[in-house]
Amino acid sequence: MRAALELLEEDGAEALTMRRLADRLGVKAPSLYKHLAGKEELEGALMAVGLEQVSSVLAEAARSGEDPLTAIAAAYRRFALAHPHLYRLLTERPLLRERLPEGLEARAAAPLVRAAGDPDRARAAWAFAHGMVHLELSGRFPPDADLDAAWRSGLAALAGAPTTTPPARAVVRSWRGPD
Amino acid sequence: MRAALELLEEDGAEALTMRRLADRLGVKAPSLYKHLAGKEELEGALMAVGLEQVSSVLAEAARSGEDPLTAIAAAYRRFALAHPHLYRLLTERPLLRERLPEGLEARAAAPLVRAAGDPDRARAAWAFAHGMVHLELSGRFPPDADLDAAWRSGLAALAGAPTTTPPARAVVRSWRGPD
DNA sequence: GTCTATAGTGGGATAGAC
DNA sequence: GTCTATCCCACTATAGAC
Repeated sequence: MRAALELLEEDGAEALTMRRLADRLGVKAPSLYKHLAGKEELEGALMAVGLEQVSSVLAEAARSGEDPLTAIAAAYRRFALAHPHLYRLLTERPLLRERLPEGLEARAAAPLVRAAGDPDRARAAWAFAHGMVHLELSGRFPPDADLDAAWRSGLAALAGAPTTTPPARAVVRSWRGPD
Repeated sequence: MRAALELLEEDGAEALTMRRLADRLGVKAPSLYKHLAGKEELEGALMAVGLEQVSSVLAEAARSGEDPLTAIAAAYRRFALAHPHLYRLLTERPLLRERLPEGLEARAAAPLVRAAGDPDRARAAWAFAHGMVHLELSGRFPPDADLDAAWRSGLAALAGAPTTTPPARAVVRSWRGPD
């Protein structure tokens, strides 16, 4: 797992091949299948590792004392830019929920749900943050775009809108497979 | 190009291979290289086709009479869900701007820039919309999430926030490589 | 000159026999 | 753990038909 994570983070998704992983481990590729059912199992395990990292990063941001939504957004962006390939793995394909530790998805989402006040707004905020980092990572913004200003604009809008909802406590309790 | 687009839209990105494209054209794969420099050129051409479609869909939505931001958002989502593989091709990798017709990127972005009122808010709105459709396409929202409600929540926030900016006309004129 | 083909390189995931 | 093999991929070299 450590070797796989290094391969992914250092050289990107195309570099994460069974052959190269085997090379790094001083073993032939087919031998990996004695330990892993296949590449998908490997990727599922990496998703769990990555989501665990996101979870702890966001939880810490929420505890930071600043405005929670702003702090969470900054931490989210920082994580994505620091681990672009892992972030893509985590967001460009279906979550392999069967392979995820019980409750991890909910734990990762909890800080944002609490900060946003209701699940719909939490999803909107998540979508905004994901859209910003994903388009940035994908090189889709024009090179001269002021992304900090776009973040401020979106966060101001999301923070300013009125809440429509039940108290945060109830929302968190009913949260299921978090986003 | 028509065959390639069919392959992509019907069977997804993994199905778009030089071999299968050649098969569909009744030709051997190496022959394709007499017409195309390589797969990347093919993908670049498909991106141009897709962006042209997005552009016309958004322009029509902006002319629809409804609230422009809402109409554009609905059209954007409709396009992405109707053409998921093309949408991914268009957003998960850098825009191949060298291969794009002059001005296409700006034309595609114009309706949203006009509706949002300033480029930062336009980018925030684009990020929100992209995040929503991309997470939906990627199967990252929990199965029971109310995505319509999340869209409403995000759009209400973005529409309600105050503008910080110069008149829309000037903004459009200074728009460069649109998003 | 413009189309096609065959043959081959090097890289992938993975199955099976040892 | 290995080796061998199957089948996929992008791409190249080369040559022949029209």
